[in-house]
Amino acid sequence: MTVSRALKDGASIAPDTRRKIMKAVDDLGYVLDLSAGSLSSKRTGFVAALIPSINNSNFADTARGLTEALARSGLQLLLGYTDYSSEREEQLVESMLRRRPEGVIVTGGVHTDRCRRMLEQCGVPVIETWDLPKKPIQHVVGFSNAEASGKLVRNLHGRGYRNIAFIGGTTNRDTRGADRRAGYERAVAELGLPEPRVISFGTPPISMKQGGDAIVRLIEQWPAVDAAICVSDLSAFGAIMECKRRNWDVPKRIAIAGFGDFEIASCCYPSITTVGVGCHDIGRNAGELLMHAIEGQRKNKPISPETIITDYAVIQRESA
Amino acid sequence: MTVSRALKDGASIAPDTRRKIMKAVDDLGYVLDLSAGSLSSKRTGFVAALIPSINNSNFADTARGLTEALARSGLQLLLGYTDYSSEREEQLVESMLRRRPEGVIVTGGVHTDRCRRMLEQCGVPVIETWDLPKKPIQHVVGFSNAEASGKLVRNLHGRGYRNIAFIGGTTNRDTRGADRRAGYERAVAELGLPEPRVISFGTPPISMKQGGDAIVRLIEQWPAVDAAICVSDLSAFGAIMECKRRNWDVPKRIAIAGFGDFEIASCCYPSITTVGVGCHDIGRNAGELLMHAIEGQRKNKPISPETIITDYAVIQRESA
DNA sequence: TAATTTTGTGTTAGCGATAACATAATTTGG
DNA sequence: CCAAATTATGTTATCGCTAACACAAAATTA
Repeated sequence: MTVSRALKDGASIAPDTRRKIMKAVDDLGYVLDLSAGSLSSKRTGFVAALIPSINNSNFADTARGLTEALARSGLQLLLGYTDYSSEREEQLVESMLRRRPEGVIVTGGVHTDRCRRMLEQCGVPVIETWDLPKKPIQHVVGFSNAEASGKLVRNLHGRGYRNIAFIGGTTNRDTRGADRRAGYERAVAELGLPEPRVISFGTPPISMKQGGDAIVRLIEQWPAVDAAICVSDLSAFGAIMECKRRNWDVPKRIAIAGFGDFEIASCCYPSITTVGVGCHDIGRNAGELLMHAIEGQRKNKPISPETIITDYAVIQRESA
Repeated sequence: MTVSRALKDGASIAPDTRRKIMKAVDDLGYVLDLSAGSLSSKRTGFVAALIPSINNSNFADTARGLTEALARSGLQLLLGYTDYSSEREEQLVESMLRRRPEGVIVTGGVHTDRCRRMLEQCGVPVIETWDLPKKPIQHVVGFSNAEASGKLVRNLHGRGYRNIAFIGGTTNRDTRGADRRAGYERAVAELGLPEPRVISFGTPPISMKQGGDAIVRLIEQWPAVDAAICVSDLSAFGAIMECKRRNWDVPKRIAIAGFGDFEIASCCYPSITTVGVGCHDIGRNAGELLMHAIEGQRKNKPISPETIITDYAVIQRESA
C-alpha cells in the first residue's frame, strides 16, 4: 500500500520512504500495472476515439486537439479508425467498451443499430463529432456539412459561376460527403441553377487520383460546366493537377473548390478555394466537453446533453 | 464460469445454455470487462505502436499494415504518436507498458536511455522499424535511410545532374531525415561532386510550405544548383509548387526529388521523382514478426532477435 | 450393462492494484 | 508535558474475470 501511494503523487508519504521505494522500483525495473489498478479504482484513465481514417489530416488534427485537451486531466486517447465503415465502427465500439473507456468519441451521427444501443447503454459520456445528427446519442461537437457546402455554392454563385458541378464518392459510406452533396443539391435548387451535375467515383477514402479522373469525366459529360466542388481538398487537388496536365486553366476554364482546408489547399498552385472547418477546434472542444462530462460522471452528477456547433468559413483562394 | 466460457469461442458449452446466456447478455446490455480478464489471464490482447506523427501517410500506411497483420491473431493495435520527440516517446512507452502490451513497436532506433532500458526490460517482444539501428534492442524491420538517399543521389548523378542540393529539417529530431541527409553528403563526396549544399528549415514535422520557402532560399544562395533532394515528398511538393508559381521550370531550371512516395508524388504535376519505401510492407512484416515473437513468448520459447530489411527503390518521374 | 471417454458445468483461488478503514508515529498547541 | 490534530504506514476486502481442477451428465465403447 505504501508503494502504491509512493507511485502516486499527492499522497502523504515520508520523503525518505518514497526515496527508498523509488530506488527499489528502479532496481527492479518495476512498472505499475494499470489494468489491476483500474479494476480496483474503476478508472481506466483513457478515452476511446473513433475516426474514419488516420491518413487524413483533418481527422488527424481533430485527434491532436483531443489529445491535447485530454492530456490536461491525465487521460490518454485510444484511437481507432473505422475505414468509413459502420460495421467496423460497431466492432471497434464493442472492443473499445470492453476495455472500459471513461468516455467515447465517434465521428458522425450514423451508426448501426447495435452500435447505437451499445453507445446509449455504455454508461459513460459519448460525443458525436464532425456532424449535427438529427437524433444525437448524447453530446455533439460539429457543424452541418450540408450547410457548409451550400455556403460554398452560394459563394461561387455570388462570384458569377452558374454551372456548378459536384464531385464526390459513390457510396454513402462517407456520410459527411453525402451531406455535402445534399447541401450542394439543395443550394443549386434554391438558386435556380441548372440541375445538379454530379460525378461520382469510387468508395472513400477518396483519393487524389480519383479527383483527376472525375474532372476529366465531368468536362467530357458537361462541357459547359464552369465550376466544380469536390468533396474534399484531396480530390480537388487531384482535379487541379489533371487540369494543369491538360492545359485547362484553373479557374478560367473551370473553377475548382475543395472542402476541409487541408495543408495542400494553401500550398498548391493555384491555391485551393475551400471551406475551412476548425478540425483542431472540434477536437479541443470535444475533449473539453468530455472532460467536463467525465467529471460530472465521477461525482455522480451527470451533465445534460450538450451540442456545440463549431465554426466554418469559405476560404477564397486562387482556384475558384 | 459458464458465462465466461459462453462468451469465448472454442469452449465446450451446450448450445442451449449458450443461447440462454446470450439472451441474458443481450437483455442486460452486459459487456465483458477485459481489464479484469487480462489481469487474470495475463493476456491483454493488444500491442503498442509508436509512430512520429499520425498525419503522415507513410506512417499511416505502416499502421494499416500492422493492424491488418495483427488482426489475424486477434490483437488490437494501440497507437501513440511521439511528435518526433524522444521525450514524448519515453513518456508514451512508460504509459503504454503500464497497460501491459503483448508487444511494442517503435519507429526508429534512437531513444532516450531510460526509454531504451524500459524496452529492454519490459519482457515482451520489441521491434524497431523504419531504420537499421546500429545497436538494435531486439527485432528490426526497416531499411537504411542513408543508403536509400545515396541511391537517389547516384540516380540523379547518372542522369547528368552535377550540382545537387539537399533540403531538410534543422534539428536531429527526425533521425530518419538526418540519416537521409548524411547519406546525401556521403554520396556527394564519393561522386566527387561540389561540396554539399544543404538548406535547413524548421523542426519536423516538415511542412509543404517550408519546402517552398527552402527552394527559394536555395536558388538565391546557390543559383548554379541544378537539382534538389527534399527530405520528404511533402516538402518536395511545396518546393515544386513554389517553382511553378515563380515560373521556374521543373525539372529544367531545377530538378526536385522527394522521399517516401506519398500519394501526392504520383498525382502532382509534374509528378515527383522519389524513393518508394514499402511503408505498408514495413507494417505487415513487423506485424507478422511480432505475432511470431508473441507466439514464442507464450510458449516460453522466445525467438532470437531478427532483422528484416525491407525494399526501397528510386521511382523516376517527371520532376527529376 | 458396466467401464470408459467425452462433454458440460461448478468450485476455488488468485491476478495486482486500490478503497476504506485502522493503527502507529509525529507534530502542534494550550 | 500531555491531549488533540496531523501525517505516515499497515490491514483487509474487493474489483471482474479466468486458470486449474473437480465433478456430474451424456455419449461411446467393450
